[in-house]
Amino acid sequence: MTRRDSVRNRERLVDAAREVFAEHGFGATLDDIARHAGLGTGTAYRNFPNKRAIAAEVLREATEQIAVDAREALEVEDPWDALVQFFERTGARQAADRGLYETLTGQGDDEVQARIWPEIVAAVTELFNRAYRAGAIRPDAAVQDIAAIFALLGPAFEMSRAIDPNLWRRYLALLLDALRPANQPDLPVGPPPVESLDLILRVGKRNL
Amino acid sequence: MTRRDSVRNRERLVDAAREVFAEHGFGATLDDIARHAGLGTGTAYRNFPNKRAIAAEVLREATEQIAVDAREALEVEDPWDALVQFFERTGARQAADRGLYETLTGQGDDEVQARIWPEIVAAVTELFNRAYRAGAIRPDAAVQDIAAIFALLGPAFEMSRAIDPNLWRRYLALLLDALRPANQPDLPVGPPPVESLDLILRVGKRNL
DNA sequence: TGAAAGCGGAGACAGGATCTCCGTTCAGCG
DNA sequence: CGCTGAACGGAGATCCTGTCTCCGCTTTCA
Repeated sequence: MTRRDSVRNRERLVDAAREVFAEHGFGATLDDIARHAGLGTGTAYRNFPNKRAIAAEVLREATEQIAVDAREALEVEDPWDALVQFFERTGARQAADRGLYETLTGQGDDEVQARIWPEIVAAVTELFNRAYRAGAIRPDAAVQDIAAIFALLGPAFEMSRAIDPNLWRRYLALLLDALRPANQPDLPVGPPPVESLDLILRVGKRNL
Repeated sequence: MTRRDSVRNRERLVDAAREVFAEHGFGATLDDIARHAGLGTGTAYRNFPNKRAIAAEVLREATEQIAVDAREALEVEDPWDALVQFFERTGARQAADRGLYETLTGQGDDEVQARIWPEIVAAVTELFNRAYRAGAIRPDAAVQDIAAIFALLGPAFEMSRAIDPNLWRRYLALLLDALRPANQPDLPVGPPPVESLDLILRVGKRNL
């Protein structure tokens, strides 16, 4: 039989991990998390074999929410609105959760990212294609640009954390404006090849 | 009298540092640089007291070029073209030089950044104001957005290094399109306060 | 040609993070 | 209650990584 305090402590640990990872990203140490939970390091390591394990636990639900966002967006009838809704929701999550942002951009746990990736890519492709066919997107844009836009938003999320929680919406709006059909000249360089999708989302990964 | 091999080695070291910092950023170790120069670590430390010193040497000229870009842009008569030219030139430098990019975004040597900053800010402000007064920029934009755009371009530079050296131009073009006056609705959030300029350029700085 | 300057790179040192160990505490059964 | 083993806490062992030093060996050049 498991002691009541033990299960309670496990929960506290997970809660603390959620908060600490959201605020500081994966740079945070397990000691930080234990401290934040009001517990000792030993307790943390009795409940989880290592840092990755607790991170995986916290991230599973967060990444799954992204997939949910994508599915829900697919139900919006107007193709452009659907795309915007996806950006909006997913952006909000990443702005609020640095750990999530790091995972999605490949700076976090590769395994978690690998598991959730295919589903998100499929949904986003669908989202993009619908809007593109409807003429809601400039003709010289490509799906890869959606991934790229998320990469570009990274710094905007950081700014949001430092300056104003809503600031990222300003730059999302700017980028979305740019995605719309326009009388601007064609983009000067073609989109990155589709195969480079994972590279795009891995930007910033230390790659000595 | 200094031995001939000694001065030659110093040059090799500086050249190696330039290349290594450009490619790997400041994460590179002095050992990496010495190796790349075909020399031993000891030699590196006999010529420079520490890593910062050699980095400062390499960066002085690079950062000064940015200021030159800004001054030259001010000489272009069309206000919008002037702004574009500055983005284009400075972007090219940062895309090619990761160390430079890190310095400008506050992830590198603070001192170098601090020295060059005021001049760049002044020139860019002038550049922006001219274009704004000429109506070449959407009315809800602000100078701070220029700094923000450079921050957003960071991931684009990384992509360029990983995928195609020209790729960043695509996203610069996208962002510049968005800056132009348009019939789009107003941006949903105001610009960050002017005082937060340094925060914007410090995005990504580890701030535990 | 020999002495002084320079070289090289193993390893001392420092900082920081992960994880372990064991004396102490306390939940919960009898 | 009182006992007992599961759970706790946190100091510190361990590992990793990067900076910098030290000193036996090599090279330059008067």
